[in-house]
Amino acid sequence: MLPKLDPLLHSELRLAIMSILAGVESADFTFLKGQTGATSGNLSVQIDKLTAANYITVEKGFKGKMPCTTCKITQTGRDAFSQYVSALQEYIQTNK
Amino acid sequence: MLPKLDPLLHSELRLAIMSILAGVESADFTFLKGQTGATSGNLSVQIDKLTAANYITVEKGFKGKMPCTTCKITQTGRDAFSQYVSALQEYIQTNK
DNA sequence: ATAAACAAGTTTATGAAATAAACTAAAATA
DNA sequence: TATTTTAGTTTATTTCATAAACTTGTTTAT
Repeated sequence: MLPKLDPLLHSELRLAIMSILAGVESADFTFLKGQTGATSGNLSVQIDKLTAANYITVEKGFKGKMPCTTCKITQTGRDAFSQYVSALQEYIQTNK
Repeated sequence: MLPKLDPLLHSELRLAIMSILAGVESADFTFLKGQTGATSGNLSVQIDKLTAANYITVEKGFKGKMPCTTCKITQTGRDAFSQYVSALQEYIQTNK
């Protein structure tokens, strides 16, 4: 039977966030917003969910005087992501 | 920027259905139910949506005396599926 | 100095969608 | 012939993604 897909990752925006974070040391809110094209509200909510699951960590600081939220993927997140990718492969590799 | 994912395919059950149908000539309701582990209700609803989008076709007949609903992927569905797979690749191939 | 516009978010509300529960109709079985 | 099972459909519920509205502070223009 086909494997279950991690519902936390099976969301377009959360997957995009994770996909980006998997490839960089860290990324701040504004960068993620630009890359994903998401609205601030949506991005904020999804970052919270990924944080709650410990898939990413968030550090709040300032860049100059402006608030700056920096996100980083965790090992847990990295593992979940790679698991998700493996599971997906089974769906999309159509053995036709 | 990351490509948009076809919302019709970005659903675990619908993706599973399409994944299965992509690999076989046709499959009936019961078979799909067994393979996916979905409830009848959920399966029925998702089949309707894929049918409405012309991603699959449904033929209702009988196997012996029992009703039998047979599903088959369409060319449109095949194209959408392969597009979706390509889009996904961009998300999951972490260029780290 | 103050008002207006902008930046970086958060919180709350809304609409859509996935899932579950309840139901139907017919067939098989006890 | 009554009960259970099969093969679904329809309706209801809950969850979730997204959008809209709001907050806090900063820069810019007057």
